[in-house]
Amino acid sequence: MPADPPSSLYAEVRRSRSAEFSAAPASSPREQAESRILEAAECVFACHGYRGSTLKQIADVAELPKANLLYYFGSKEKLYVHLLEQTLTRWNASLEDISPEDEPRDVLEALVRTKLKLARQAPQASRLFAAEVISGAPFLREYLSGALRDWVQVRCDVMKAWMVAGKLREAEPMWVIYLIWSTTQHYADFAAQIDYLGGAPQTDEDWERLADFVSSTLCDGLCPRQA
Amino acid sequence: MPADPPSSLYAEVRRSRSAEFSAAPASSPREQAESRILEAAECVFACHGYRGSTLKQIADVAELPKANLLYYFGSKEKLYVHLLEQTLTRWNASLEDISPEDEPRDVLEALVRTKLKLARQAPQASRLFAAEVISGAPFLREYLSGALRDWVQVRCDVMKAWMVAGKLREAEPMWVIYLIWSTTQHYADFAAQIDYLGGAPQTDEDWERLADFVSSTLCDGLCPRQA
DNA sequence: CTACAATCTGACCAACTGGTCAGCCCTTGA
DNA sequence: TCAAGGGCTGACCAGTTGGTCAGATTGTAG
Repeated sequence: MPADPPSSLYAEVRRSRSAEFSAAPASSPREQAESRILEAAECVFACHGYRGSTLKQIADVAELPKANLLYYFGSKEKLYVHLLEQTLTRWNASLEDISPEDEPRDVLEALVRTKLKLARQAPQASRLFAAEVISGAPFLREYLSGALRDWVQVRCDVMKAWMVAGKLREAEPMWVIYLIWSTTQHYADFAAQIDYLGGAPQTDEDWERLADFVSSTLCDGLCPRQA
Repeated sequence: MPADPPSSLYAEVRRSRSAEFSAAPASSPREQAESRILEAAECVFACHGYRGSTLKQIADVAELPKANLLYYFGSKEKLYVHLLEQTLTRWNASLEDISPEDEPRDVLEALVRTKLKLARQAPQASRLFAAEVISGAPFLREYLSGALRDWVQVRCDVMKAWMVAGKLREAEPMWVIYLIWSTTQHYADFAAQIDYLGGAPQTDEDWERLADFVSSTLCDGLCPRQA
């Protein structure tokens, strides 16, 4: 009975047009069309996953004929993969380095704030990623067991050093990472639920307070009191 | 290029057949067929969401002709809604009560353990729910803004009392709930990612240690030290 | 203006979608 | 033994799917 998801979800396309990420001037018709298509596709894929999305629907959101998408991207799969790669590239760009000399609290807090900023700025990308993982990550196998695994390994090693030094609660380091990822991504992936239940951060101030809450709660939970 | 998600995902149907939840004797042909269909449908819907799933695929997993599903459930939508309602009913059954007199640490820990048990026993149900929410919760509007909202309100009131009594960190109570939900559901919803990256709990002992870690970390972070 | 390539798209296609239905099975109770 | 009704399904249908393609339109360099 419910029609499509609230069309307001798709409205995010329009809201975000020429905002946030799309800092490119995009002059040539190719660039214009491509970014227009990518925005629409991110919207639809994030909402319905790869298999649940149709080119027709993406075309409608982009306000372009379906054949145009295929002219620029060749196939549904290529469009989807392009979008995934674009997302991973952007995420990578916002990741800080880490070293055993750093203070755990500082690093954890920075990580939480970065992830929350992404959840706010690019919720579609987060949902796209989530939908892909829920469906078994058929297009992300390589990335997950390659680049991301390496990134994670470095963090785990540092965290193990912290644990030895008594600066971090003893535990499987991956679980610490999952604690941070899950608590922050939640605000992008489950935005619909949060909208219905309440507690959705709206203003800059809200997001600031949320970041304070999450980071200090996790830090206090993870870093032994310095008493 | 990647085919369907790892068929091992669908294999969960077989693994879980006559396990966990399906405690029913299920004698009549109707009951047998229905539970068989529901198991297969949960599997497929959890993986691809409502729109990404097809009756043909569900029928194949259930090893029944497609027309049979329609004979028992009438339509794709009715089957999906039936599944959602079944999930919510089961979740409701495992929720404990709460009162301002309880110790926050005990209640939080119990909540974490319950949610983690669900994430382990019924990961498909969790993913089904997650996919539905990601897509904008078109079939869950009523539940989210009705029954679940009430459930949540009660917890929020108790938590506010705890905060006044200095037993719980001052914050938007909803954020506390989201902290618990997100950290626990993560192990069901993002199981594919966890399988590739490592840190997946396997044995009973692993799950016990994970529950200890999550609950004590959150408790230490949320409940002011009693010094 | 011309020529050549890039851009664009309506019309089309085979495969698949959810759903219907006539009619076949098989049990069960009298 | 037999009728009746639930259980079951192959064949079919209209609408949609991702994708192709011939050709129209546009931009642009000479």
